[in-house]
Amino acid sequence: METADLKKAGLKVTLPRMKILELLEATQERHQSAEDIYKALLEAGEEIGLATVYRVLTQFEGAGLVNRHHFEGGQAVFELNQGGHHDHMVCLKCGKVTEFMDEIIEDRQNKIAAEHNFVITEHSMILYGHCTDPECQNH
Amino acid sequence: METADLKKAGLKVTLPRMKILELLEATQERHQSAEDIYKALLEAGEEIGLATVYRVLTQFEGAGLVNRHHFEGGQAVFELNQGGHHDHMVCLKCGKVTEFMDEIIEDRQNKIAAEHNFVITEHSMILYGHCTDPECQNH
DNA sequence: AATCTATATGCGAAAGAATCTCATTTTTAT
DNA sequence: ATAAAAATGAGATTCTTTCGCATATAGATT
Repeated sequence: METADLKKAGLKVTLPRMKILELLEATQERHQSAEDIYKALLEAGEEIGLATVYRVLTQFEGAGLVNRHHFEGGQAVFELNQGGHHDHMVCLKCGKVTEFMDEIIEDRQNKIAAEHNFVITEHSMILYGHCTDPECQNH
Repeated sequence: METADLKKAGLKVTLPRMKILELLEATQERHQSAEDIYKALLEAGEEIGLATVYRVLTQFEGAGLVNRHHFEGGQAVFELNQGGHHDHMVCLKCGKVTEFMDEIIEDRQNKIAAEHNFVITEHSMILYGHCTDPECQNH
């Protein structure tokens, strides 16, 4: 099942690629940095180099299997691409990431771009703040 | 005039700070990286260290004099804060940055945050693509 | 199944952005 | 004019990501 995804993407089926894809599918942390993934694999006994993790994730991104986001705070995070586009809300306290999608906003974005004769290839919209957790609310 | 801004912000009036503020006010490139600013000052004969440029910009950001944005591609860019909030459209070809602001989007953002009991402290919305310039349009 | 070629991997080195350290200089208050 | 506090410059340092190259592996070919 995974191996089919890789072949479809024109990527050789290698151990590192399979392990990384499996991890992304299995984990409940949808948004992980390359280093998170590297460490998780290490703990699982898979000795895959950090450079390989970066390379594979970049290839996956190119193949449309994952999306990369640059939230505040250094590392980029990666998430499995499971179809629908969405935007993000990031809690600056606990780091929790919530996904959402709003047709009205998407429409307006396209309208605004059109008004400026601008062709959108991608967009990034991130709301930063404090999430619903009590610990995070009292500023 | 500038020195007043600095004092108001609780910052000592120093040569580097004045020169950087002047540059930000004078330039037509509203969005510049720390290094851009450093080089522009060098060319103008001002020998201000890169570390100082970073430090000053960070202080200006804290004082609300400038805003920092992380567009794609490495360096953060800084722009003079002249009041109104706005979002950005970035041409991936020529680098041109267009500012815009849409009440409907802002409203929806607040509504969505409220629905999730999320308190927004800031947000970043960037549209990437190709601008109106002919050279940039034929992808 | 054995072999071959292209591609992928791992490791350390390197690059790029931003911050830190610390000795020296400059501001501002006195 | 002087002293105390804060800012600067230069280089070292950190952190994330990429690169280079020798070795290993996948998938095609026999």
